[in-house]
Amino acid sequence: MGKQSILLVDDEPDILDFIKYNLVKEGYIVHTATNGREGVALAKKVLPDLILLDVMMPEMDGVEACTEIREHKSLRQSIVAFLTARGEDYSQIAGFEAGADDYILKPIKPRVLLSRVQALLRRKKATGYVGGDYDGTGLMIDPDRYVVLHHGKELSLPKKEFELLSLLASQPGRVFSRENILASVWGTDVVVGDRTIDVHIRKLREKLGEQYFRTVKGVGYKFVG
Amino acid sequence: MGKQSILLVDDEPDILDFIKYNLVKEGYIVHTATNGREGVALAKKVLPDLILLDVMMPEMDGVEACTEIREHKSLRQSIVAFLTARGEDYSQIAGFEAGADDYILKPIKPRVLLSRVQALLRRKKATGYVGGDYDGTGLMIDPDRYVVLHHGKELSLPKKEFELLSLLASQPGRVFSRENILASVWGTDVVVGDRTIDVHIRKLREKLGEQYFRTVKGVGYKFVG
DNA sequence: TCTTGGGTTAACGGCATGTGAACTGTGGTT
DNA sequence: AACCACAGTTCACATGCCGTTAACCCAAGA
Repeated sequence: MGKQSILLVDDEPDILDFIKYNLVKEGYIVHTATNGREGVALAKKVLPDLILLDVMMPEMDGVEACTEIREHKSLRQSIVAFLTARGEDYSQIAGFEAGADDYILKPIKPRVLLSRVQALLRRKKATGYVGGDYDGTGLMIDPDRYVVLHHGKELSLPKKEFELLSLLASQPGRVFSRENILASVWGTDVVVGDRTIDVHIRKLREKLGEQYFRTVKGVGYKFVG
Repeated sequence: MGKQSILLVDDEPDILDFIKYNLVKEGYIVHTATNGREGVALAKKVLPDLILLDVMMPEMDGVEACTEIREHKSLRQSIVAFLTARGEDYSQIAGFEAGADDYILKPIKPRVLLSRVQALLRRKKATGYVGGDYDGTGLMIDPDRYVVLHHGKELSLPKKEFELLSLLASQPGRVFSRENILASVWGTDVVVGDRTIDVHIRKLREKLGEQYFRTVKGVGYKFVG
């Protein structure tokens, strides 16, 4: 699979930069927001693998944000962890009630942060993106080797195609909007033309077969298992 | 939280084994039964987090089983999902009013199964309670996949029809004025002719049946549940 | 009977998507 | 440096679905 994406939400620019620096250095794609509302909005766009939420924030705090995130169907696959200062015990409880998967204590130590993040994402990888497992579709996606097994034949796809396929196939049946796809595969900042996604979809259809990819007009694309 | 438990009820041993294998591999505790009666009995014992019920079974079918389960206070917390074959005769599933939370179409694809199971359990974990997408009419609307399950059959509707249906069905019984509908589905700025809504309603009536949509003359339309 | 509101059908046309080819940049090879 | 292969994007044009409209019908009430 491609890099995994993390959404980092904290109102203090210093902390934001510090954490982002450490995560980027490890090869994660990091999106940032400075308050809960912004964070939730961005999350809906990029569908990150992991969301790190500061608890204390202006506008909308972490717990509220988490609640909203958990109510959003498309974000059910995302893992949520709180960043919480030592001694804010109540926040842990409220946090878990809101549906968080973990919490990480401030002050942040890079080593600790990374190992926790890795652990959380490993857990997701096990069930989330792709199991390297035959699933009856004749398709096997091997994120480690960047290779797709199609009815026993090994296909190596270019990066973008592979990532697009991985995204769609991560939740068969679910429709991904063009916006979602752009944000996940291309990134929020990159701007590409309207037809780019289509062309990549077409290449995948050529290589794997029409039957896997369904167009939902006006909405997006979905992978059918 | 410890491992989550799943009760799997299906009369075909092959399918049972196949699904069990995939769930166990992901770390779930899986109990199995081969007919509805057995399933209900076992459910009362183990109080599983999630119950997967095949619809077609000897002795006691999935719908009956689901009804019994829903009547049992100790099983209120359990999520129930049907396993239903694509295109299964509608009369068999007419009893969908039994209170299921979700449905999963056969043939089962491991990855689809897992992501759905994961989503359902995550939702349970987050809220402790799952309010089904189910509204007691034989209709289930799935905005994630942009499909409607109508008595066991998957229907994919065009965008406008889907949104109109979603709106009306969101509050069964409530009358939506034409003005309401226009504002919600088309947007406040867009101006369309008088007959446009009617035409869409008609298409929905064609596809789903007259009985769901009632005209309230001079006022608007409502969805009847 | 006239009016008002909704139902029905077919046909039109726009727009989202499909498609083939050209263009650009990059990395590797000789 | 010249060349090549390939990924990624864009462009121009084709296509077909979907949304809308228009014209007409029917029913109910004034």
